[in-house]
Amino acid sequence: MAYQDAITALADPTRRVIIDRLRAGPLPVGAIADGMGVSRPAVSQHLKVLSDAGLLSVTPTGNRRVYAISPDGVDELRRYLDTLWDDALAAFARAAEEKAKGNST
Amino acid sequence: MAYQDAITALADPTRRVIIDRLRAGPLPVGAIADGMGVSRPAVSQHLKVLSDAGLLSVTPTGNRRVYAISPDGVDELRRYLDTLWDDALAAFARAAEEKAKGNST
DNA sequence: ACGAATCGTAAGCGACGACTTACGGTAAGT
DNA sequence: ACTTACCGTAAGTCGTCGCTTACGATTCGT
Repeated sequence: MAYQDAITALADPTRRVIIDRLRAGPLPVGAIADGMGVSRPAVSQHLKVLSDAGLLSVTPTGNRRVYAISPDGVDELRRYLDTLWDDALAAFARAAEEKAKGNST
Repeated sequence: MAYQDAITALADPTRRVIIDRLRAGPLPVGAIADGMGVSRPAVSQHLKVLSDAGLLSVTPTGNRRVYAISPDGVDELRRYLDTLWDDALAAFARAAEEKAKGNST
């Protein structure tokens, strides 16, 4: 649910492939698993992890379950990195300034 | 080096703690490891992973090695998430429009 | 020059996670 | 009603990763 789970979910290469396949639009499980190196149950497990992390949304339609990328989950992770980037830049500038001020003594 | 390594590096909770400690500014290994739940060698190993991922920079000064967050590495990961977010939004809008257009037939 | 401090690396161990096969459950087709 | 298709879950195996202890290398202090 939090950004930690999103990072953990995206850490796995197979799950990143799944995300890439969903970039163009929503897909059912079979279509996602088709042509991928792993079995369909494995894909199902990955989809569960991604869903629990808030990165995917599910829409059961008749026989199949259609998965889609959830912009909210991605945005949450995006905001975390934004604050990290801000802090990193600020610390970087501060360190540079400190060095320029002459920290010799 | 690539954004994949950055994600993998940030997936570990201990490494995220290290990153948080470096948000305020650069620190030597001892200061980072101090008060953390794990041993100093463990921290060293994590620092290596983070450095290899391009998230940290090292500056050996005399006796110690000072680590700092590298804005470039964070930015690389940030860009990846930005494109993912754009695609997710576009796919989301397209799916909504398709549903509004009446996909009955 | 000698002792202390700071840090990286090697080896070994335990735990978590990704994958497979097997199974059950629900919806669509005839 | 029966068969087929689609999908999630359970159990088990195997590799990988994070941690610890032990050690070696480099630098500072006196």
